Amino acid sequence: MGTPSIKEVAQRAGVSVGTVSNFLNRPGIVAPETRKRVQDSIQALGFVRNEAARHLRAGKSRTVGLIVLDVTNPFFTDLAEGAEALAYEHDTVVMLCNSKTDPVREGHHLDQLEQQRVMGILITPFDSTDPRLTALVDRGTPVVLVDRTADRGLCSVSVDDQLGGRLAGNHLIESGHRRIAFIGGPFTMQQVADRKAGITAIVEETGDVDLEHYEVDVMGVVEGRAIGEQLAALPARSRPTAAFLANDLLALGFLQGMAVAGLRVPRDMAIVGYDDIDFARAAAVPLSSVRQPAELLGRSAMELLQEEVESAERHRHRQVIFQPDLIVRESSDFKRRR
Amino acid sequence: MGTPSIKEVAQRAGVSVGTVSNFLNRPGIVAPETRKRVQDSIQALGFVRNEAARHLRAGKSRTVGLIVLDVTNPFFTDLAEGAEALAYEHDTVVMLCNSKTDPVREGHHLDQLEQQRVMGILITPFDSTDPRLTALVDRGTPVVLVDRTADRGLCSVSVDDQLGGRLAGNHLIESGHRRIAFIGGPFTMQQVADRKAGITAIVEETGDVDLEHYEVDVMGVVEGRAIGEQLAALPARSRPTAAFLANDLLALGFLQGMAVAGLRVPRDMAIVGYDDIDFARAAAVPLSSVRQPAELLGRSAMELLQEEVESAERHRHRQVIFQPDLIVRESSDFKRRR
DNA sequence: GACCCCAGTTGAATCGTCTAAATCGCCATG
DNA sequence: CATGGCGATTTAGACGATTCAACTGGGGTC
Repeated sequence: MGTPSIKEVAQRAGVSVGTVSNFLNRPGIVAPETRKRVQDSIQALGFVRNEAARHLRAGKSRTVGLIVLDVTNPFFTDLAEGAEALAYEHDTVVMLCNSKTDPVREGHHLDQLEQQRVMGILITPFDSTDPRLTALVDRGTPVVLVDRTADRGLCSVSVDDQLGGRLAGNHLIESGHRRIAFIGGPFTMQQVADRKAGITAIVEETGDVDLEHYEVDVMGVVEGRAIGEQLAALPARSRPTAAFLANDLLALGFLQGMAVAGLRVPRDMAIVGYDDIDFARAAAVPLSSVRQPAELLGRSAMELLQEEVESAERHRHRQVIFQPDLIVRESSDFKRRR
Repeated sequence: MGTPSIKEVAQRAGVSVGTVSNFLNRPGIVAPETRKRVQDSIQALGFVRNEAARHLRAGKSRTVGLIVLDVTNPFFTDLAEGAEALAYEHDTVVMLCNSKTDPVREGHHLDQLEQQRVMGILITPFDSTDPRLTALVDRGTPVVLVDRTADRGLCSVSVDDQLGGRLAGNHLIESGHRRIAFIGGPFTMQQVADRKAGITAIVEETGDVDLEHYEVDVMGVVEGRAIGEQLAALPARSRPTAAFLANDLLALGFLQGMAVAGLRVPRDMAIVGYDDIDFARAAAVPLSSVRQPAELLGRSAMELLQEEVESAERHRHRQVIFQPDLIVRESSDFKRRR
């Protein structure tokens, strides 16, 4: 009936189960002629290995969980791509989970993954100080934080968000802007706070520049557009001439808000986003953006995890930090005379 | 060392493993006092059920694979949402896999899922006639096609794409348009062909309406923008006054192309897209679009799967087809005088 | 007092695969 | 001919949870 097991394969081939197992795992030690018989038997029966049994026996799984905040955000899928690529080389499987920035969903996924005894978990957590995470590690499931910097207790890979904010700010200031809006949120999210800190720092170093903050609950297109319309409604005199937005979805919405209000980008309003998603390049006015090495991030996270799994006991947690790049496109490419 | 097993829980609680198992699966038959002892033991040891062992013993898994063509497309994540919601109610887990429209990746995922002996697979296949799919079913893994109509051999849930094309066409014709462009591609994809057939049918029924076809290789923002600029460059006299695009990404790009060329939407060009993704509503000019009940689609697919798993032998494959809705927004909301 | 009933509990068998140790032939060597 | 060695194969447990038949002990019934 159901899928045949190794036992039935053995029977049909006239060998013992041990030999079939050897064929599967160490084909070298099986005699060529036997090898052929087993191979034929597998073919004929349509045998497929039972991963659950292997896993139970081996005591460790060959799948890795990856929990991201938003699968529809291309940044995260690029990240997943990088993680999967490395996983593929090591013959492991990535299980992609979408927390949708919801701690409850996140918790549910963590539970499921732990029950499955996954090899490890890569996660962009809602709250990187969540005690669940360290508890998980204590019980034996390695965890690597992605796009978040951990303190000593965990491994992490992240991008220097302060530097990102600084790059964006520096570019806008050098282009002559003296009144700049920072838009993002919630400010409690580490990423957002860091980007804000970065631009704030360079603004203060420069002096003679105004920085205004606008906070949103969710960083989506809709919210960006709303803020855009709000700013566009101000008299030109009291309106920022440039905006730095904490992600590209927000920036795209903001750009649309400008278009609706009839403001020209970049002449009336320069815009810089964050993440450099594909949409950014294809926007009505191609969007300047701070690029994060998403794929590399995913790949590195997987590397750290594998390292942790292999070295087990004498593993030292590491925090890897990458540098972002500023990609200048039309949306901010306009020199303003002072 | 590792995670404690049911055995250690039993030992600490001074009961047998059978009792612990009963506690976990049929708490009702365990004496209240014993129940408490077991509960405490589980707490103290941080016991977590081993899904692999359960699975092996039970002979069937509690996870379902969902393979989609593109996780970054909100249509598919909405679909996944629907599937997950129902799965959650039945205490099963959805494993999301991204084939990225690549048959090789798709095959790899199918292999992995079969090895894991998943309860079943929901898939938007690259090619719905792929013999792998029926082979999978023959070997005992139920498969339900999503967003594709299967022939008798499989269950499927899909949306009536011809009707979708018809709705869009009808709306544009009723608004007074007599020269309409259909844009999409490749025309060999079943979905695209059906949408085209739908609008073609109503155009022919009406008479006195011109329908032009433009084929693209990939339905992305960039391609839409290119076609938009191409059409905008035509003299007004010989230019369609309305465009129906086979997906929203294409439509968004097309809209940008209009904006760049200085054409007004909907006055100079009415636009209707397909899928009604969130972006559509938030676009510079909110986009009319044919909405597919993505979440319902996912939910129904999961329902069919569960039905198939439960009724096993005497299961009859079913093909469920939903109706799309036309959502009219500003991009096509303009009555043209004849 | 013999009997049965019942709630609660136990212990062994089982799922499919892997591995370490044991066994089997067979050949070469002395 | 006995011994040893070697390659190929088999055997016999695990791994952790579940299930089910068997058991226990206390109470009620006749």
